[in-house]
Amino acid sequence: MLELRLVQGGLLKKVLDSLKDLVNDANFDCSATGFSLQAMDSSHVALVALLLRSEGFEHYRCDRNLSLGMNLSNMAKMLKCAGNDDIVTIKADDAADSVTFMFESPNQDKIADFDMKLMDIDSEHLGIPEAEFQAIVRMPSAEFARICKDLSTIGDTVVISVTKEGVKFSTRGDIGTANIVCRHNTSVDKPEEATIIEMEETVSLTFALRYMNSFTKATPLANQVTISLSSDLPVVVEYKVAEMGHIRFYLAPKIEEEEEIEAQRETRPQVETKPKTKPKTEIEPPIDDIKPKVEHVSDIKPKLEIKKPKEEIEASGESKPQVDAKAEIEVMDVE
Amino acid sequence: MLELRLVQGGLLKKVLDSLKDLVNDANFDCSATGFSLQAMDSSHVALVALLLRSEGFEHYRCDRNLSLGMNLSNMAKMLKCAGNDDIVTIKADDAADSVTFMFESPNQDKIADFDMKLMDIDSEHLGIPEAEFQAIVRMPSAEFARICKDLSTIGDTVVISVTKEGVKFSTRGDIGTANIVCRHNTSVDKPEEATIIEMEETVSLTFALRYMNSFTKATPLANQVTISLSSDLPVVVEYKVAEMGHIRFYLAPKIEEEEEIEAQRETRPQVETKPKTKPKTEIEPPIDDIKPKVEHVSDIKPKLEIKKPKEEIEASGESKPQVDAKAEIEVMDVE
DNA sequence: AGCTATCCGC
DNA sequence: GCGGATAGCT
Repeated sequence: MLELRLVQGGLLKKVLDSLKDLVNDANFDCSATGFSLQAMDSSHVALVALLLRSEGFEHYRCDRNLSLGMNLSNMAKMLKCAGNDDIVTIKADDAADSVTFMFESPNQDKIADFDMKLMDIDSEHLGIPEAEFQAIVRMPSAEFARICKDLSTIGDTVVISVTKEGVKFSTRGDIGTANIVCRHNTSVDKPEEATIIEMEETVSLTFALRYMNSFTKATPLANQVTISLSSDLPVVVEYKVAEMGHIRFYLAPKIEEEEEIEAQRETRPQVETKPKTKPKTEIEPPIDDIKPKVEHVSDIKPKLEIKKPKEEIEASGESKPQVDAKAEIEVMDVE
Repeated sequence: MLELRLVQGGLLKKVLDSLKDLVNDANFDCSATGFSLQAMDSSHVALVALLLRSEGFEHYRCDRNLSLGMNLSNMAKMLKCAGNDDIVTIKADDAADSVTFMFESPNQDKIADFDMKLMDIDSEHLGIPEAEFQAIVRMPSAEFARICKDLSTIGDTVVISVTKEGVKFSTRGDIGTANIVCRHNTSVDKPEEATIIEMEETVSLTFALRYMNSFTKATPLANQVTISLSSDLPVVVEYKVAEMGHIRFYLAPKIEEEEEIEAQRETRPQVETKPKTKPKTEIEPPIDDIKPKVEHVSDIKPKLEIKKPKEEIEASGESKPQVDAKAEIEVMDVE
């Protein structure tokens, strides 16, 4: 028996709006500690992780762990039927073949219940490796969204470079080039307008703007976004979900053009590059082709056997993405 | 060396949005007095003239006259990346093979620079003949835009008729006819809502709505639009660009349909119609076919030899389109 | 690429 | 309730 009651229905609507463009179907994993989801996007290039801790709910009851397979676009449709101020209750029994969404208007005049069939979804529940980041940028989420949108009118990829002074977003396309620099700035009146650069080491990584623009669908959730970068690791783009948890997007960097790959190999010959032949389970060759050398989330293919810890939901701190990621991966390549 | 600094970046965005649908590529001519552009639309039926006087810029430096060939749609894309309150700087060196747009956010936290390759464009820089107009209508630009849009759902052309009492916009199509009359009206509280008719002589001219609807893309630039009409001359549709200059669209009238011509001949047999045979240099027969008898801008074909004065940018008054047009044409028909 | 229809925010 | 923006269609 699962029963969660959330006072701010609008939050859940925004969460689903952030997810539904990236992921079609996914399992919501409910345990005593919270409500979470992890899924790769439909082309298996990006990964999204949602966490809503039980403490964030007005009422939270989860007798045993349940994995609710939902079509996110259908779930989003149902949640759209809730008013932004409605109290939302989610119910499922242990059979877990359907889920009920109940919406109560603030004055209790309207009570709606929506029932949705659940689906069996092959669990792609993946542990996410811990990592230290060379640089963490915190900036207004709307500004980041605007930059990604603007740059994608010029080019397909963005180079994100962090120095102590600021973060630079660059692109290049047929019509010209663009560079946008945002300076470290904590002096603004409102903390939500600050841009904060925490940097151990300068870092410069390239990403597909297409995915960045999907991630920024989460912008309505939070005033600020955190972008955590390390060479050869997926970037983590994180939005807080008010007092409850977060939504995190992971995207592997592209490696630079051929010449630069060669240069890298020369300076760091010990790097083990991924073989060009790819398993049939990989759906999206163009991106995988130019993936960096180390294992990271986008290397995890759905068919891999994963040891899935039952207590994967962490309840710990929110400040640094890397400390949150407690789940362990045990990847066995099927090839 | 060219360097212009404009405080209100939003203005330039609007200017480009007004131009880009009508003209693909054009030369921006920069001289000490200002920044201007003249171009025919891609089907050589309409003409657009932009003037931004140097006094309107926060900083204006132009060491020698430069003609910057730009793809307007690409330029518009880049300018869209500027915030409406950003300070925009445009730079080009004398080699003029590329141009840089720099955007600074009001608080200086974000600095972006966009570089765009320039193109070599055959100069179609055309002098525009002076003219006295029989009627000048000044009315709210949004109202004019609405009328053109509405009428184009009924018919393809609009007849604009001016009498002392007001201006009438009429169309006729398969589904019926429409007439919209706007009366002279200076009694409204707000001057931007006034409709002012200055008329020497009644005039009634027919235009293709397709072009009128392109012109009204400039509506966001100004609350009011000025429509200047004379028999057998192109209409001038003018929008002011706040404190800086203007954008003017020129469109030759169509002559009426065959039956109406016949009717006219009966009542006014002295009317001299243009011979049906046309010179080979005419590019766009459908419109030229039904052109009135006198020479006007849409008769100016790119191949004609045009005496192009170097000081084509006028710095004079804004109130009457005809007094601004100082450039001299010397048209030598190539036939 | 331009336009229309729908949805969302003000 | 209106205007703007976006997504999908032609």
